[in-house]
Amino acid sequence: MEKIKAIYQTEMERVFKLLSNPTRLNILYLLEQQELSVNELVDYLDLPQPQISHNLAILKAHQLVTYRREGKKNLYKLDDPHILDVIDSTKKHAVHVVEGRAHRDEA
Amino acid sequence: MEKIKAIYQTEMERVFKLLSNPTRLNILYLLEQQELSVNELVDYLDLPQPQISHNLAILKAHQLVTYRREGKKNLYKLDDPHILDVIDSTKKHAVHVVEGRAHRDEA
DNA sequence: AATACATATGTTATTAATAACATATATTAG
DNA sequence: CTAATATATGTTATTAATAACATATGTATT
Repeated sequence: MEKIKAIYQTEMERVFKLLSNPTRLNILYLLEQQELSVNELVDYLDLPQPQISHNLAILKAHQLVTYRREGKKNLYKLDDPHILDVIDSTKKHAVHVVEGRAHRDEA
Repeated sequence: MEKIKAIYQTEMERVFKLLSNPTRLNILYLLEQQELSVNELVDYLDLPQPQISHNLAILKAHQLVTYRREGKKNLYKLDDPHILDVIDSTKKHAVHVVEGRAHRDEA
């Protein structure tokens, strides 16, 4: 019986912390579908631009997204393939729990 | 382009929040391997018993663990199969990032 | 029923995360 | 070189999470 190696655990915690924020989670979820500029994210998520930029900076600092400049725009995309799995597995779990709860809660 | 449905998003956030704590992450990681009593978790994780119990209560409240009583002991186990995937995918990501960084950081 | 063991709960101080806002920088177009 | 657009950074107030500790409950055994 072993607990998680400290070095991996720290990284896992970090990722989970990043994902436990609705703004960042939605950013990653949208970028999972396609590359987007800051303004496009602002439009889709209907949040103040500084909040989007701030969270993109956090995601970038932890190597979850990268960007390239195109004209005036910064186009962001995901930087790590594994994160897709994490988000998708969790979405499955969420669907499962929510559907299960819906049943349980009926009548 | 759609953001995550609010009902699922809330559940996802909740799970990520639960997992972003080292104590809870390690509890789940150990329970992934076998059913354990509170005291066994205390021994493995070398943390004060109330802290373990407190976090088990949080995990139980969110349907991530259940327990059965056996004699004097409460034996806890995982309550949700999807969580395994989430933890494992994230561990893979963590290994990837940590190994990658190790290379990058050399020389 | 009393004791001991196993676990749970409640309280508080400390620390960290968040959103909101103002402002700054950088690039492009005129 | 100036204005406009796109994005980034800094500051602060508010709120939430955490760990640490004391204490309570609950069951088993005698």
